[in-house]
Amino acid sequence: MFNKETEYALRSLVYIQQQNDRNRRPGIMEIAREIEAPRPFTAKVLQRLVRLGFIISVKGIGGGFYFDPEKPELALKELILATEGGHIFNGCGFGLKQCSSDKPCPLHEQYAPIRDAINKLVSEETIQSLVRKAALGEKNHLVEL
Amino acid sequence: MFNKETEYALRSLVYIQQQNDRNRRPGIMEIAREIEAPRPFTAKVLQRLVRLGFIISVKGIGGGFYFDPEKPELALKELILATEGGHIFNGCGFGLKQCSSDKPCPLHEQYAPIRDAINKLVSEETIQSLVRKAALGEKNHLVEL
DNA sequence: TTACAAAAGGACAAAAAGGTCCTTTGGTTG
DNA sequence: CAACCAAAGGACCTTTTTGTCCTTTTGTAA
Repeated sequence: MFNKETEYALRSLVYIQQQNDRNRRPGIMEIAREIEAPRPFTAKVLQRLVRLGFIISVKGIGGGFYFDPEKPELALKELILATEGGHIFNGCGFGLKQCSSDKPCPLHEQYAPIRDAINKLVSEETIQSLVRKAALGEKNHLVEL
Repeated sequence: MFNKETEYALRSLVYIQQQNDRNRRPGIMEIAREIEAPRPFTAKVLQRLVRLGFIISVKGIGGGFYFDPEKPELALKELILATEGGHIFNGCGFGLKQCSSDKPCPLHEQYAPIRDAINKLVSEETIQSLVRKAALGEKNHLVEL
């Protein structure tokens, strides 16, 4: 569904938030290992997330990545828009010619509720809400990222 | 949502069926022009669709592509499975680690109905049903592929 | 039955995605 | 303030996707 960059970004951010909650600021090595992604590529992805202002990085001994606790929670939609644009949220999703409510493609009516559901999901869920859900599930040995 | 091959395949097949309904068998040049796709690449995509048995090709003068009228309608899901595999239909769609009802990822519950809706849509809709919808819409100058 | 139109096929090319490596920069801490 | 650790950054490589071009094959119809 998403490209690798978005996928690694999602997993990295969830892991960072989880560690922040334990008063830790994980570094690239640790993050890449835990989310099972290639280290150098993870570094590049994290770099972009810092430039986008989603997380803060600290260099030097004991450095690492963390969320600004002052900021509001990060909706999945914000992240996805930044890493792969809005193509998932607009258009008919079937690659047919430009499709809108004026000029619907043959699948427009049936696809609209699906697109709306995706939009609702990624707008309501945040990195932090995922962390809370994962924490709940962990107690029952059920949920894993 | 889909890769270019799937997209061109979808559009080509709809166009071919539309022309078949008018007792015509369009060739590569015509198809590529009408669906606004690069000719050589369209040729390659059509070649694959023939090998997959979705359509029949005729060489020589007056040649072109057509659906076997004896065959049942072609569900979008069959096409998509052939051109890009089942990754859209399985998995949690969020690129998180292996996710199933045993070991759900934090988004599993919310995403499941979306995945099911997509599955239902592409299982029920066929190339031919899209053609019928497009024909209906055309009368009202509304639908365009 | 042969000429030719049109698809098939294979080799190649460009662009984008995904990934690696090495050097530079800049905080942190002793 | 000096040393060092870890992130930043840039150059480069690989693979996949997308796209092109040219030759071969084959079916059709005059």
